[in-house]
Parts: sequence; structure tokens; C-alpha cells
Amino acid sequence: MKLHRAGEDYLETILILQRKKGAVRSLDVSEALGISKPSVSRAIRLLKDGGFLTMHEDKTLTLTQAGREVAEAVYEKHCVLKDGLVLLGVDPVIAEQDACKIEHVISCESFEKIKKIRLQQADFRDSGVKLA
Amino acid sequence: MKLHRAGEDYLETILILQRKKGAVRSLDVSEALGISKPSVSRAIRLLKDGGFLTMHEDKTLTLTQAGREVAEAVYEKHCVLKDGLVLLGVDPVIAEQDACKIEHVISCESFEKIKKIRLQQADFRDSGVKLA
DNA sequence: GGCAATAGTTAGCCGTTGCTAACGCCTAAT
DNA sequence: ATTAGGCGTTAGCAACGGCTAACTATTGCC
Repeated sequence: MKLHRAGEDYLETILILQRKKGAVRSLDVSEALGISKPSVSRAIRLLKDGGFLTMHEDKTLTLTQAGREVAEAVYEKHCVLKDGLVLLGVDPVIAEQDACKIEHVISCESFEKIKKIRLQQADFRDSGVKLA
Repeated sequence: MKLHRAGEDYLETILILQRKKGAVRSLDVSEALGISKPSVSRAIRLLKDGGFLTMHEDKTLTLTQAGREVAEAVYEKHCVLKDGLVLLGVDPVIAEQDACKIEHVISCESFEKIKKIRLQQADFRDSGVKLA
């Protein structure tokens, strides 16, 4: 099963909510993403069918191994991209929005290069040299 | 009329083809993008209705002022993003693909910051200092 | 004139991803 | 026990953006 933008978003959100408050239900995802309950319900069903998460009797959601891998990969992209943009002087709110979109389209190769240079920039900055 | 990813892609492609070979027809766009003739035909009609281009009696296409502005903005993002990624060491083919996607989702604010830092990096590199 | 190739269009399908309306179920309060 | 609220689901709609099949129109060749 091939994941699209929305699927990645849902998995990422579930991961974040799981870390933040433990048990996650569909409604939590709905509120976090600002997407209607029925839309989330259908998406969750598809992700369940695809083997990315399981829903327990009490309706709480848990990511499977596959789901967690996707979610963590996307979330890492999110964090590095947002951080990088903020470092460049982008407004944090804008950086957050952009990271939310770019995380779904950027290749792993490009991402790794950005991650690398971002670390170097941090080192560079910490060394006391003024860049910008 | 609000443009989406596809609309921007078509306008950008028409701009590039126009610069490369003068007159542009639907089929040129179809071949350049690898999208079927009917899909391009419909998209062109919508862009025409939206005031982004005009189609002449001989079926050649011309961007309007509005269309050209969009196309040039997207194309500039494309070039800067691709260049930036290549500078970071990303394979040019991958960089091209990623730029094609990111150009449609990145904000102007983030883009401007990237453009700025890219120029600084170029200066820095030209100054003889080894970065990577 | 007739035929084939080229180019554009129309009609209609599909998947993705949003939405609302309305229903079902469970729990808690009266 | 009945009722109300919270949560999930079902049904059905719409927009976007691909696709194929099939039609039309123009042009160039014999």
C-alpha cells in the first residue's frame, strides 16, 4: 500500500499525540489537524487496512512497526526542515507551515544533505563566527 | 481563480518552452510533462478561463501578464532550489525532481531566505574558503 | 479526390481527500 | 429508566488531476 500526503500526515500526528499524551483516539487527530471526524475516520480505516496502525476495543490507536517508521521519518524531516528555516531567519509560524508541506515531497537524499549542512552550520555558529 | 500545483506546473512549462523554442502548443506541454493530451487540453482550457494564457487561432499558447508572473515566480523557485540542493551535494537528477515538488509548496518568505543564504554561500565559496 | 497523419477536444472513468448530514453506541447524569 | 452528550461510522457529495477511447479538424501526400 502506497501512502500519500494525507496518510503521512495522519501517522505523524498520531506519533506526536502518542508522545505528548499517551492514548490517542480519532477525535484527537481530528482536532489536532482541524479535519472533520468522518474524514479522519475513513483515513484511519485505510491506514488500519494498510497495516500502519491498530485500533483497540476502547478505540485508542497504536502505530504498528511500519506505521511508526513512516511517522518517525516524516517527523524527523519536519523538525530538521523547520529548524533549518528558522535558522535562516524565517518566521517560526511560516517555517512550521512550510515544513509541514515540504516533509511530504522531499527525497531522503536531499533531506540527508540538508541535515548534514544544518549540523555544520550549528557548529559553525557555535564557533563564534558570524554568518549572517 | 486559485491555482493549484498542476496549474503552476503547466504555466512554468509553457514559459520554459516559450523561451526554448518560441511557439508552444498543447502537445509540446504534453510531451514535456509526460501527461496525456486530454489532461493537458482540459488544464489549458481552465488556465485560459482563469486568464493565465490565451490560445490563438493556430493553437499556439501565450501567457498573459498574470500567467507569466506566476510562471516566472515558480521557475525562479525551481532554479534556486535545484541549485541550492546541488550545491549541498545532491545528485542533480534528484535535485531537479525535488525542486519540481518543493517549488509548489514553499512560501515566498522561506524562499527568499534560501535565496539569500545561497548567494552568501556562493560568495563564501568564491572567496576560497572550503565549506564542505 | 481520397487517405493518413497530426493535433486538439469531448466524454467518461478512477483515486485521493476534503466536506455535511445523519445514524449507532456507550456512558453518565437525572 | 430515560435522556443527553461524546465519539465513531456510514452515506453521499465535490474538487482536483490523472487516464483511455473515440471523435473532429486540419494538413500534406498520392
